[in-house]
Amino acid sequence: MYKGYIPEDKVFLAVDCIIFGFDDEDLKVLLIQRDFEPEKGKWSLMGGFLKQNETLDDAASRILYRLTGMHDIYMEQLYAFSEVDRDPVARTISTSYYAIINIEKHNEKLIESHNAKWFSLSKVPNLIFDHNEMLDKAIKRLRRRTSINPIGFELLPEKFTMRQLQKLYEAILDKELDKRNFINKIRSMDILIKLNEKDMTSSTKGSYLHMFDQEKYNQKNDNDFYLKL
Amino acid sequence: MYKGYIPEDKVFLAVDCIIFGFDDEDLKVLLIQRDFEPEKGKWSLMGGFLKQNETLDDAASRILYRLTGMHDIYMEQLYAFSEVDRDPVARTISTSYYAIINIEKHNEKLIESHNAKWFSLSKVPNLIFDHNEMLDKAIKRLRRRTSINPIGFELLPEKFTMRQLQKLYEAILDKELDKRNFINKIRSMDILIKLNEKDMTSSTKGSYLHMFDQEKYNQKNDNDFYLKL
DNA sequence: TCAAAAGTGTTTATAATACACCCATGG
DNA sequence: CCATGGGTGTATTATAAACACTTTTGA
Repeated sequence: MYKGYIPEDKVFLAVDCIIFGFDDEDLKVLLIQRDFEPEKGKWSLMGGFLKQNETLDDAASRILYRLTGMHDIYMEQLYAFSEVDRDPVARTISTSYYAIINIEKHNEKLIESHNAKWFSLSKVPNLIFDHNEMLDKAIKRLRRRTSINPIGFELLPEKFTMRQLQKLYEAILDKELDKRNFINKIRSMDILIKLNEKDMTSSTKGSYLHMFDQEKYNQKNDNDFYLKL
Repeated sequence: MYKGYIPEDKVFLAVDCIIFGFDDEDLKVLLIQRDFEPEKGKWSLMGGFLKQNETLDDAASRILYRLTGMHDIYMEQLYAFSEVDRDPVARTISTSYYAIINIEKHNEKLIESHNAKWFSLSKVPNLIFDHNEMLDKAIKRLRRRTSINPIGFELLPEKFTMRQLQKLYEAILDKELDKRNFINKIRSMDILIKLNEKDMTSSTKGSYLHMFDQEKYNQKNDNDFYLKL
């Protein structure tokens, strides 16, 4: 990591990624167990250093790809953390990004090779440095963002049931929602396609599958999606 | 500025400040005219480089103080801009902050000595680099923020009339508001003290002055202030 | 036949909007 | 006495919240 000589006035630039996924029950975050000092063995966000010819966005994409094998992940810059002693080894400013991915699509082997593991938000351990703070900020941002933009779909499989969608929102917002009110609100956004296909795994009756309608979504304004839930 | 030798792999860290003020009519932003190359003569946000032993917040405070002579200014980190060629001289990543100040309290002489000037938002010229983009982002953030937190008071004198407050919100949101509805909403927040004192400058009848009630504000949750205007 | 989840509408409460007249004073 | 901006309340509409029963089918 911080190999070789560290000049006195050097400030390192890092990017750390808060990666969210959803497994039909819980909102989860992908963490790696450090196999190097300092803080070896402790859990941490996936991160890396900025390269000379890339933007922060590029760096975040690269880091996300390295861990998940996925391209074109939804992500957003969160905040630049700059406490002078936040990293005990060297002055490092870390710009955090949060990303949300379909938990089924990531590359299991890559994750294993990085000693990474999914943690339910309620079971996140103490992380290195200020990474818990980063995670908290990401959760807050995700909550606000999903109230304004229907980005939650990024976390679901292509075809999903209303029940799954509701559980996702409940997990993000950490509160229970009324089934009927929820469906009415989602329907009023008018960006879902109801398929003639049922998911039979969750009940005997089966529940209709839906898809996100990207086209309809593109035709609307952001403001059309404000959902008070 | 970028004096001396610039090593190949050096990334400079800057902070740029979007400084908002309000003059009873328009929302304004404080810009400086560069007296150095590159882009000498062009308008720009006030900025500076991060020092070794300060946080980004520290740097923003320092820059704000240098230009306005004011301490304890309301400010918020906005976004880190990192396009590789955003600054033609050297690779520079700039973390932007926006600040809101009481336009009456700043130090005129300091501003003059920096070739700085207040611009109405509708009259902002082309700025250097990506500074227009920074400003746009700041305006959007300010709009959202003032809908959620009553930070707008930072822009007003200690004692202000309801009319001033309304004009401020109209300037921030760039739309006209109904006088009666506005006052009802503000009142429902219950964080103003109505004084037994009138401002006689604006009309023959005079209008009551109000103060922000910091104590009551502190006792409430952030959620209590969501105002759909 | 029953357990378990899916599906569906209406009523009530709250919040947002639209809207018009009188008041006080200095000139 | 009148022009100017200040101050006030109610009716209507839109949105959010609360709420319970029927349907389906595999075990």
